Amino acid sequence: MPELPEVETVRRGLAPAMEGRTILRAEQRRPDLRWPLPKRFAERLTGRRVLRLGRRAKYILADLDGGETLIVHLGMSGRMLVSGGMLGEFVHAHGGDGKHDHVILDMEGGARIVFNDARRFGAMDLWPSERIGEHWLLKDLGPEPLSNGFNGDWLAARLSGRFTPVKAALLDQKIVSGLGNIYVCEALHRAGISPKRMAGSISAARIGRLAEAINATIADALAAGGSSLRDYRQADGELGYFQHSFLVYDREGESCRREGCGGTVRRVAQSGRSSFYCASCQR
DNA sequence: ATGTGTTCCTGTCCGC
DNA sequence: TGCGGACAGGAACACA
Repeated sequence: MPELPEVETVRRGLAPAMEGRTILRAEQRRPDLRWPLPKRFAERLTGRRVLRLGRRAKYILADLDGGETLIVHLGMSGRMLVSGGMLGEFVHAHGGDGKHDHVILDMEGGARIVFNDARRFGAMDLWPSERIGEHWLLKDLGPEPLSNGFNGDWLAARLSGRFTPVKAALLDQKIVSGLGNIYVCEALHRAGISPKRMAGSISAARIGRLAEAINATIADALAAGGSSLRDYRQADGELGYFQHSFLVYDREGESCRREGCGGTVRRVAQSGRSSFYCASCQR
């Protein structure tokens, strides 16, 4: 489900219920998500205070006292739902189905956090905070959009010599992290670059514009609280609204939204995933 | 090393 | 309504 803007929106929704609060009770309702959960998972969470809730790419990172960090990845269908809390401080937005509620955290202050994930492509792990960058899921991640390490020069260096469609390259989390199918499609349209163009064949100037388009797309999506497809909701039950701003994603057959273009949005399959683009203004 | 296809899992939607 | 197939916001993995 979630790409960087959605994960960051979830993080912001969870922060008031989790930061500075102790996990009073943790419940693990199945042994595994995508991978087995760590040994004694619930015991290691119980009684720990959340010092800080952070994010790296599509991972939520909860630094706990005692020196461990809880790593959470939402996969395609994962959600972190908040309910309860005193004095209406937190919205009652559970919306979970019980059946796919895999991990439950009862927080000091009365909030309940439910990790719900029907498809179970999500993951959780515990890892020493001091060496968080060495975790196997995090160690090879490239810079994120809007960070100092991400710019046209970096992107040009990483795309150089690549004989793969630029669409596939931008989905590669080692090149730039946090993007997924939606925002790659959106950024490529914004930059006027076809998803089918070979990564290594794009001029440095156009790659510079692509890096700017990626940053602008992510910044706009963050400001809108991410995108709500189907019934996806933020942690507090609110809907993001960036989906109303989609230029191409999920708009097959509709007209291109670029000023004066007049083209029609097409959908093509690339490495098993849908790419949406306008053949008139994306080259 | 790099590129591509498969796989994990469940739910929903669309056409017959 | 039921049924089959396509498809879904991810990404590790096996293999060429």
